[in-house]
Amino acid sequence: MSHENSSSQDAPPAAPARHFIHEIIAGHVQAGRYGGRVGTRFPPEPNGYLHIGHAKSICLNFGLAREFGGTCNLRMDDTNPTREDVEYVDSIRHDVQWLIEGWAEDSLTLKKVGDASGAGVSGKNRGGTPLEPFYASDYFPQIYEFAVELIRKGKAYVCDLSPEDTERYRGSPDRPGQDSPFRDRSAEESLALFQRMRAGEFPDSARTLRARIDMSSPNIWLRDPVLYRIRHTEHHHTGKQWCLYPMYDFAHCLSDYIEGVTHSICTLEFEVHRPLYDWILEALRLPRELPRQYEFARLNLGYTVMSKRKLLQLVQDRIVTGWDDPRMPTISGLRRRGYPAEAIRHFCELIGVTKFNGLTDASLLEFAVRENLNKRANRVMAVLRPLKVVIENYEDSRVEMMEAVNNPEDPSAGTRNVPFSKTIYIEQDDFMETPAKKFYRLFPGHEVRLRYAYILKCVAVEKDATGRVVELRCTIDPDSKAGGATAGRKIKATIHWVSAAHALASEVRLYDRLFTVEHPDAQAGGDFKSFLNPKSLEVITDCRLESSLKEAQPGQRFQFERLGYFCVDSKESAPGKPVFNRTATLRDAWAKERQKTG
RNA sequence: UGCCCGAUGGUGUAACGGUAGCACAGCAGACUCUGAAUCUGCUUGUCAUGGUUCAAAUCCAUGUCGGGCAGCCA
Repeated sequence: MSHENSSSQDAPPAAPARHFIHEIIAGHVQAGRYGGRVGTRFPPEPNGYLHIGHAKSICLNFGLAREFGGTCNLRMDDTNPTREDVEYVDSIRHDVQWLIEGWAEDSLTLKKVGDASGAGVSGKNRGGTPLEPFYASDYFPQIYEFAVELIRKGKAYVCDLSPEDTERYRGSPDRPGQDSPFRDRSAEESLALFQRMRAGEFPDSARTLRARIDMSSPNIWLRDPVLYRIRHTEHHHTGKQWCLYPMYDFAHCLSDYIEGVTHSICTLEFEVHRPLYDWILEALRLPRELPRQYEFARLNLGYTVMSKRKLLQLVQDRIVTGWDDPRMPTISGLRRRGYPAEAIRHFCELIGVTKFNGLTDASLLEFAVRENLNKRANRVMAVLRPLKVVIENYEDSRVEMMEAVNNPEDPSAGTRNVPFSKTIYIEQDDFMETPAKKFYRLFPGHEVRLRYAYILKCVAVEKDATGRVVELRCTIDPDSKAGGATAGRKIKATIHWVSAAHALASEVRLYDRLFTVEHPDAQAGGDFKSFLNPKSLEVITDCRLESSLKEAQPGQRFQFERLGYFCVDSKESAPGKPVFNRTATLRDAWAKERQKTG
């Protein structure tokens, strides 16, 4: 964001994390495996938006490529046309680009539009040629030829079993499967049938191509897994060219090989697929050194859900406003919420990479964003829930400009002038008619400091018919502003304020965690949606903001002093009428104190 | 009752046979024109039982607990 300080640019570069995959790769590089080259890939299926769990994988794959001077291919893993869409490929491209911008762009490898060879163009060599992500579907012709090769070698056969029978013959984890009656089909016959499958002669699911491995293997994925299935469905990238689509297991290892990937990093649930990954590549007797698969634990974050299925449900059921709702753990949601890419990357660094399936504390993400924004976000005064204050000993028409520091963490951010006048707004929370224990803000007869202005004393309280406090009558110590005779007086509390006449009325959205329980998908017998937090969004429409905020641009981030970090909503703000999203609250010792004392 | 993987404070992670450390969270204090930030201090841990070894979080065995695998999904 160009409006923010540059101080974040000189933050010390985080040392690359050491973890088991890092060690494996470092070992390979040292031993000269793959000619010392490192090639990774990030292979999302374009059937949903990317989330913070994908960010972990992106940071891992791009981080490794970056550190070892290698490449990381962005590849659409699009082998199932029935659930994929270009809307998703566009969002994925954008999110990946945004996340790695200024960090690992040089490692990002794309390809020339229309090129299906698997050859990439990495960031360093990017010219004017239009580029696009890799697509597994670009390799359908090659993958088809590999399948033919497997049939010729007697390692695959066409099977006529129905989906139901295929399942039946597969057996179960503790019971071996049975050979398909078509298992002994000759290579010639399988070849002919496979060609007819491709020609569209058979309806969906009528036949499959299967690997001939071992129906009694303890590993279910080795029980003659399906390699190809018939789907008379148009594909978002290849159109109507195919009615035959490869399965993940067949397409993935081959795509890796075609692209020259060396280290194929995926999540734990694919661990049992690794023998199949290796089997396919080895069965083909390929000339080049083979890629290998390594698995790590996916991210689980407290108070949210991470599966694309569940996130999609939240979108479809209108529980959130879309994939980019600021409450969503999606990259686009976090971005709209105000999370800088750098903060997300730092979070991914903090959580580490292991094979342990844990649940990461939501407070770690909050820590990452606070730490980042504390250094880069300009301070500003904003009153979310206004309480009118009239200063009795201040002239009616007088307006003073008070000099305020933009960012105490960054002197280069400079200062600004904030107008002060007789009638101001303060935060309702900063006043208590009868002060609670340890409350040292404003109450009748008591003094607080107005940030960058005078010491203020409450002399009277005005209420409406219902007894609600609607206005405070106060006086100031006229010598107490900066440089004044009594400026040095020690006052326990400093509160923020906004001049009523100059204030910008604005809408602010307060976001809280989406769920009320830390692990919504692990609740016994519970539908995760029954644990939604009804207070995950609070819209406040009559906030009074410092006038300088009138020019705030979409995406710009601020610290509202004493309240938290806020970001101008990029969708619903209008020129001169910014809408703010709360990214995170500030730590709040008083809130804790209040909770303790009840 | 099959196969694969895992287990270190509340949470996440380090220690690669030789002093269990870091971060977050929590607690207490200092400082403060943000009850923020910053600084200081503190609490809390090797799943269990055996074995190998001068020495085990680390190696071995058994058990316990947790996760994954039976899509023509990825």
